[in-house]
Amino acid sequence: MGVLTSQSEDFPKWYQDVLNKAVLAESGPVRGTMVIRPYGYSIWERMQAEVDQRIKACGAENAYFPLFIPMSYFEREAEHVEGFSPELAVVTHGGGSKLEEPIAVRPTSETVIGEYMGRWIQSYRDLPLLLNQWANVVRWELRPRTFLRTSEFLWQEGHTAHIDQEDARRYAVRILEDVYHDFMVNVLAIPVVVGRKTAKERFAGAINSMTLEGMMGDGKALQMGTSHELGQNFAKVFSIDYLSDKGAQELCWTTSWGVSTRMVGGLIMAHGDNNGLQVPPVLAPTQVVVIAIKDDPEVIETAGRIEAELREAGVRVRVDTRVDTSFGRRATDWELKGIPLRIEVGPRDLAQQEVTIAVRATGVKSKASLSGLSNKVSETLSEIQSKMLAFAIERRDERTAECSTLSEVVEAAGSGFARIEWDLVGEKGEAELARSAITVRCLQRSDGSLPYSEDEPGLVAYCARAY
RNA sequence: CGGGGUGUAGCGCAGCUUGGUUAGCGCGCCUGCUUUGGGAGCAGGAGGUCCCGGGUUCGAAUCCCGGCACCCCGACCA
Repeated sequence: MGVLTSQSEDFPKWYQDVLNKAVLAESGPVRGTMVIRPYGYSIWERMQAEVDQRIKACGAENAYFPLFIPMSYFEREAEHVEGFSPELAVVTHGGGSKLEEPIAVRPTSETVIGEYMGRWIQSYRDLPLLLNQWANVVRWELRPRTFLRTSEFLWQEGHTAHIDQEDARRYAVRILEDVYHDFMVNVLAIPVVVGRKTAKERFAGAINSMTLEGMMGDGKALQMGTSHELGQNFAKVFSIDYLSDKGAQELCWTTSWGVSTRMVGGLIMAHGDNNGLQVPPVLAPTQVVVIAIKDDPEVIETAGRIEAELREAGVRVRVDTRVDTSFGRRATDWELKGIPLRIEVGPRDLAQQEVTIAVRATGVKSKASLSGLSNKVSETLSEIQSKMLAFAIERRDERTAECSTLSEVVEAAGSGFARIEWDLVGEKGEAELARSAITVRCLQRSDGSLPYSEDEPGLVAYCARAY
């Protein structure tokens, strides 16, 4: 009997078990909300730090806009309001009386940020305007699932305004590639499929939505991030315009892009196994845990010394000296939490001037000499990172089928992704696949690059069941 | 919103059909002792508006009426 429900028995139940046993999060008191517990939040904080750093490297600056948005803002952009009004939370009362105009709790901030961009941009010299905010948003989801689809979630949303379509497009792609794709592959070790959304799947109010799709342990897809070209749709209704160097009044071209706490759910489902979560070393809030096996002064003292030495070497490490708890319990707990590397220190090890090293990803234990331990640890951590990515790539490729008919797609989507020529699907095929709960996750050119339009000939559609 | 289900200790559940002493069980929690190299054992202990409101009855977790909440399956979504 395992600690968790096994993945093959019931994947959703396994996911719930991991959330509980690894002490990541639980449901909040209001339907669809979640409480993120300290360990879960520390993983999110690491994601934030890595993403934030990349966003800043692309030149965007952080700012903060209000949670409350006048309802009237939403009504300005027809497609946007149509897309979002069903899931808006609306405040009708404040300070004990009914409000003149209802206030929406932001589901996303294109409107309010558009309003202020319009005020701030006057000249072509003010462009591009590159903003980002870290915030919570609320969407009244009909079927919530912890981290994957919650009524309130945390995210970053970038909003930019550009001088022309080309500059806007280039920036939206740059965020997609240099921030999201780089982060997901090199930090999360999740080999996402990057492509363009079909018209049906496009963000409400965008002219182009691009996406990064991760494959989960059960072969289903998870949209892990998006970057949108908004064209001039929001510029028109929020008067985001500027005076060009030729003295003409011109409309800006805007973009928006985001990743959310959903990535925590993606991390769990992409790397987790029947022993629990697995956090890639580059991301892990705790990369190494040093377990003092026995209540012995020399053991405790050595564990502390190893901790200090590793911390000095830049390793995120913590020591476990809870010697009144059995070893098995502690080992299992750290495995559930997915700590990549465990160092066990006991009297038997010390007699040999060595320690035991256990790798979470493989379950393999080996001995390592006390001297030169920090080098050994750093090397092992980077090996684990590579192995996790290699394993995820292998699974993605194994479970991606080349198809030439819709019925083959339906078959293949039962266990993974299906690739098929987009010309063989089209809007009609997309609707037909939807009846089998399969969606076109994204479109790519045959060489894997991003299409300018879904009408380009020779595109490949990635189809899958999705969360 | 349509269909199904569940509300009893922190969590998971039994008890309800056929009303009746002090409402049980497992896990977790607390104390003590023995343990500790893969979820320890024994002993003792704490913890309950039985979802809410009304009704029937000498007596309701249990029967009746009304309400609420949550979960699962579909349409929506980062």
